[in-house]
Amino acid sequence: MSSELRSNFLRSQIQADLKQGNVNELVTRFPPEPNGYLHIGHAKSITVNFGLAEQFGGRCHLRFDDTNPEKESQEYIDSIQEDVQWLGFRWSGDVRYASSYFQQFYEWALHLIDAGLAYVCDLTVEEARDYRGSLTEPGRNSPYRERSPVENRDLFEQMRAGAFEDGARVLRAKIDMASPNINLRDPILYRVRHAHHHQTGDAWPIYPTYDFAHGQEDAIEGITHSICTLEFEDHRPLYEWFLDKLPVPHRPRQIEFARLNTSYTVTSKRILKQLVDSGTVAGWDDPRMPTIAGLRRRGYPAAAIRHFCEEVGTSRSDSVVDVAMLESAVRDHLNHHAPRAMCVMDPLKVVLTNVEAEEQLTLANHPSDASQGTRLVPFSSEVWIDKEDFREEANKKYKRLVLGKRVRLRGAYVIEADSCDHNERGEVECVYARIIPKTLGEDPEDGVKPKGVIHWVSAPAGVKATIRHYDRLFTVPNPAKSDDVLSVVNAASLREIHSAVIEPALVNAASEAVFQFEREGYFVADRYDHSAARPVFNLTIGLRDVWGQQGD
RNA sequence: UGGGGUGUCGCCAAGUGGCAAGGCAGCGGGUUUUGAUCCCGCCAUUCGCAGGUUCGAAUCCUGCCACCCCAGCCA
Repeated sequence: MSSELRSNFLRSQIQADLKQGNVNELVTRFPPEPNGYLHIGHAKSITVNFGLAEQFGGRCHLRFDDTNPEKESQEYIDSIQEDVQWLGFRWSGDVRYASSYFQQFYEWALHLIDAGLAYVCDLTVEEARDYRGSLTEPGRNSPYRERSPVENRDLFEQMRAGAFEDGARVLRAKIDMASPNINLRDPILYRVRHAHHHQTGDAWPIYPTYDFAHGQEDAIEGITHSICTLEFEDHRPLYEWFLDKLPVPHRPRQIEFARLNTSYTVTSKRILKQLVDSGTVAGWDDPRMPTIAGLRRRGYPAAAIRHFCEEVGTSRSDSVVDVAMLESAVRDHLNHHAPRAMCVMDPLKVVLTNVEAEEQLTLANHPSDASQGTRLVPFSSEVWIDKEDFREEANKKYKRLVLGKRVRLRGAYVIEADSCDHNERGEVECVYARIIPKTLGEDPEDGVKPKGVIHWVSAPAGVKATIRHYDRLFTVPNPAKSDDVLSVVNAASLREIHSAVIEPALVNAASEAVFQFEREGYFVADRYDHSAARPVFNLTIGLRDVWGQQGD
């Protein structure tokens, strides 16, 4: 394990287990149920499980916990595998399925029955709820609790054979209806469900519950540390009860950690679905969505997401991480890796009255990383600059182009504005300026330095592009707490402009390539919509902007 | 108020009896052909509260308080 990694209770525990010889090799697993798309919270779990295995030279399995077929589908299985791989992790061996172990689970259920530790119960859902008691009152024994092992075996075999209707009977563990831990009040092991399963087809009319499956899955796979979230803590005694009572080949151990919560973000499947169904967002991979697919389409690099998950740490205390921390990780990564380019969002023409021939300038792709190379940027007598970068007059704090003043065109010449035209509404329509000779890579010879630097694009060579500006999806830090989530959706979370102009080299941007548009932010060539014929870039994240916060 | 957890800076989070790491955010200043980056500095005499043990306590003990999870044939 590299020493720069922050210590946490998981690493300490694993280190101790390895040192004391409790385990020889760390084996973890990421066990999603394929019933939806993965989101940022899953990214944390993935980073924890795969990351730990990597750091300790162990292995991590990808296992689909597919014990409830009605909610699951192949579509989700595919997307989950794609997301895990995109995040940069590789699972050990083949993808695993809980459903591969159904026969073993069935035999183990018979084992419990024969040992008098499980029984078939005919109580209805409502009756069972009543018999379960409450948080403060003990439950009562089911009238079917004392059926003989022989009768239970017969009934359970009939359940398996498909003799009963959905919900007619269940198999329950015989533990303790008075346990203060409700999970131990004769939990259900199997339910009758005549449902088609995406992996096992129609082979099974009964399906095991999470509790009866998970620990045994871990045991079969030789998982040493079964890491899950805090809400399963109360299930641990049950997890261990099964391992105690069954002839399992291995003894895994469950350890819980606090799930990741991020401010201004919602990860509830119900709400995410609501956003999609209401048309609030364009789909599960809308760049505003906290899904892995959404973050990806937004241009958030996998490495930045992983780094963020590592940075926030892993503990057992409930917390809400400021989403600014995720954004910071994204900016940090992109600052180092994204090539620079220029894009004018709101074009204003500048005529350079003393420029005649067009020339090709060679600009560095990155200000401090020469290995990223250079590119050709055409410079002409007419260039576009952003409307925000010109004022007829301004105070000293304004570091852009002003009539009678100078500014540097990024990577090109210093220019001085002489005059401008207005349209019928009085708006500036065109600026006339001159380049100061010999200022390519040099300060003006007369010693009058420009106030600032602005980005630009050659008017004849620039290409129109669609730019999608994204902002936070919600206006409040904890949207899930709102009665009506849709009412706290940020109406301005997407602003699409079609009149932006990009430098020509950008037309050939590869799908999903992220650039820093200088002085604007990081933008990604849309995974699906971008093409040379119709360039489309999504705002990944803006640059930090002290000026923008202060105003002028 | 049954059981299980958690409380260290605005937000995360190390720390496991010997002078309270780090990151994010924020605030100053410097560099800069991105108002970015980068660099420098500031930012918890105090660890939910109250007692106690100890030469010494965020760390040990006792008692409180607050918040989270559990009563699916979901996971």
